[in-house]
Amino acid sequence: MTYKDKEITGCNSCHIKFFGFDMLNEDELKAFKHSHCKVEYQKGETIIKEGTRCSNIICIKQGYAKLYIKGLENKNIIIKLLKQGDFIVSPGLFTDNLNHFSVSAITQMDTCLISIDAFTNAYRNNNRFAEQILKLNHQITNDLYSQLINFSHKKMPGRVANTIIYLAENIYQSRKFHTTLSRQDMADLSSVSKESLIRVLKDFKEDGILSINGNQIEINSFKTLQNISHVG
Amino acid sequence: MTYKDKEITGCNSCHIKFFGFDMLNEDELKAFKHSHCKVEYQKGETIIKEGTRCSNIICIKQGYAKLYIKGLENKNIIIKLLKQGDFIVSPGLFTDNLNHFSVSAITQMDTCLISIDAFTNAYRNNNRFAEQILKLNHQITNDLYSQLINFSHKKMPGRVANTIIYLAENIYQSRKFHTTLSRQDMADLSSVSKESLIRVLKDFKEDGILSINGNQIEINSFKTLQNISHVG
DNA sequence: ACTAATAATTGATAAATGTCAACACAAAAC
DNA sequence: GTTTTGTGTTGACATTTATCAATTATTAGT
Repeated sequence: MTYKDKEITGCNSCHIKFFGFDMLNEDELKAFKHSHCKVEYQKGETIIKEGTRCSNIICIKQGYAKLYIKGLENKNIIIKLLKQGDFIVSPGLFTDNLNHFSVSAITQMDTCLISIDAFTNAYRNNNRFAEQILKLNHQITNDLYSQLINFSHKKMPGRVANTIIYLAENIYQSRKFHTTLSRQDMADLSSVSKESLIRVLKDFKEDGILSINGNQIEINSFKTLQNISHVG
Repeated sequence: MTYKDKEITGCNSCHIKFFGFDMLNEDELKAFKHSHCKVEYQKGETIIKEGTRCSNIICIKQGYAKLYIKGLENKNIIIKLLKQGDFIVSPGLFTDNLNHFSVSAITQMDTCLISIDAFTNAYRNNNRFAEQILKLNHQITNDLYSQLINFSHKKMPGRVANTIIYLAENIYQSRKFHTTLSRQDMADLSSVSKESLIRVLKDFKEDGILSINGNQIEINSFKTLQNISHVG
């Protein structure tokens, strides 16, 4: 094994770290590499469509995507955003083999698709890898619990504050960021109507908590925002 | 191995089937049996308390429990009910080792507690078992997605209809059932206030969709209920 | 059986939030 | 450069829903 090979953590010699992939052995990595497809997506393109058969694990090398489910009356709920280093295992795996959510690009994206078979084999034969995957799943479950609390107990300002904090802390990793999300997207992330989202954002701006200029957002008072989010 | 041993699927010679436990080999079953504690709970008792360390897998041999998370302002969200044959793996496993939800008995219960260590070992060494556990986790994730749609897009009648259908189909397995859930519990399951739940139930009763007598509920028009649930 | 405590119910009210319509603005197409 | 199309914004309004207070059942304790 050359030094270069050691740095590979899954797909096509890219040097992005994917959680748990460091547990894979040489053969498994080879299988991953062998099955992989390098695919580029443009902003707005659908990567996974809810209801289709799931055949790949999607690894994100570059760019941002939204993961969302279809709700009622053509409304969507954005479960989360995905960025470099994230990978998506459809919860259809080992159940009905269908995708239970859609994923679409919100920026230009570089991805690496790994076949479900290679992934399944690694999961079955490598218990340290399997442990990481379960760990990941448990985190997803915990996140969904928080989401349930957000959506059922918090009022609009709390939910929107939550979304802004999520974008700053988890996604853009800066309190000043430019987003490619539309207002509708941010509304779908907060479970409010587009109009309500805009109004809450306006309130935050008038209160000096945020500076907003189109899609450029800056958090001026993180503490206040956090407080609004916690109290609901 | 005697014939009797063959029928054991996990805890203390009880003949309850637990999903995935049939994948366990003799040694693993022995380890499960060795670590197990047979515990009886009374209605109202707390089995798992959110925030505590998770040290057991809880297998339900008899009775019903509610699994819930603490939300804001002392309000709870009941994620689901548990019954005979269900077992609970805390999503703290492999992450922070803490319980992220509480579980309490809503009837007298017989349970069997298996140590996390025995479970973890089986998960690590038995890939067929691990596969079933991931499968279970994926189902949990999918259920939470549905829950999110229920809570964010459906209005009260839709959410309550959903709860009644859930109780009839998944829990009591009959369109006529007696529940030990309080009105507050049913409200927490539907993400509405107790008063609102009562009003919606009253409407359903007046419309002839349900017959209600205290905690005795009968679904008269399943189709209507289903329709209310789907439309939201 | 009587009292206390808890749970269920009802009505009135206020708060939260979605919907609709109109309009502004920006990007894309011609 | 003008039209078209999509997105963002605002205001008025109706609906949904929680909250509060009061009342009635029900259950548990003595």
